Amino acid sequence: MSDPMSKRRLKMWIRLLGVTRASESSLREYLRVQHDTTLPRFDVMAALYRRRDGVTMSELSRMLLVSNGNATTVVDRLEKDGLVLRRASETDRRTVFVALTTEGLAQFDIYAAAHEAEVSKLFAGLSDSDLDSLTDILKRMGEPK
Amino acid sequence: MSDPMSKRRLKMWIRLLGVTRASESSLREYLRVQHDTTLPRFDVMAALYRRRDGVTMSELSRMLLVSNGNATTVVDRLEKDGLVLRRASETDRRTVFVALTTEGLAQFDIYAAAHEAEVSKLFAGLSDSDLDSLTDILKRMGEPK
DNA sequence: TAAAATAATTTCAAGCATAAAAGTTTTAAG
DNA sequence: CTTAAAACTTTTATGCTTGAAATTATTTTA
Repeated sequence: MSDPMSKRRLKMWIRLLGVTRASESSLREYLRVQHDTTLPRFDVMAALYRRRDGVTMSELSRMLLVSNGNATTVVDRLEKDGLVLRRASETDRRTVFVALTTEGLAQFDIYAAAHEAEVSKLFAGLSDSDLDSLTDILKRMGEPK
Repeated sequence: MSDPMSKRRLKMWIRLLGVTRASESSLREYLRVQHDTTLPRFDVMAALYRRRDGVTMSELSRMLLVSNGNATTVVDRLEKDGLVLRRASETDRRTVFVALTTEGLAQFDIYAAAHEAEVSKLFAGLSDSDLDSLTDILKRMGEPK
């Protein structure tokens, strides 16, 4: 089971994890220092920004690949800060919709532009063809299973 | 600042994050169900496995890209379970070395083989040339800055 | 050498994250 | 109908993670 191929895949995974964690750290620091917010909060707001009319809690946690309980607590805090709003469904009393408030939307407009610029700076070293191959490979890594 | 290139880099980052998180989730679940351990514990043990003679707490947190405080608590728990051992430095009384115990070493031998196989299965879809390009690109992503 | 700056680690408070269990509500089966 | 199963969200218990403050030790410098 420990053929050369398996060793190569392991090395690649370790490298991938290293690059991702370092980039995440850097973005986390940027959001904290420049915008007084956190990555999880940003992620939730980004998801709600893409779906302006709101999503259910379950959809949200599926979109972000986090547990239901986790989504609950992050949304709790954002709600307390007036950035998102919960709204009960009228057809299914189990379901809760979450959406950005006007304030949350305005706030995220700012975050989004800043975040895009920061990411772009972080990966400035990647050429067009790098992005082509990388995207292609990542697509296939996500597909199977 | 929001040229097409910056948008492409952002999309790539989102995809990269998605793939990495999904893979991490899967490995976390595997370690929990099959080996009754966690990814942070595994990461610490892996670092100590590579440096059998021990590392300082600071080195450890730098290797894993986590905060000092975080390293402390994970090592605390591993020490309580008899898998790692702290040892004071004789030349610098501020410094603490950590290393795997005999039991920890034996334990990790098992984890390591299983983990490699699991990672290999997870990325079975990647060809040799995929690994070439990916490694090359990741190397350059890690270099700058 | 005394004071100040630097370094290594731990502690602390707060937030993030998970899995499992509990509480509602809806749907399906008999 | 009635009960069982499934679906949705929150709560709970525990562990992870961070940044900042505190503690102790070493090194620099004045």
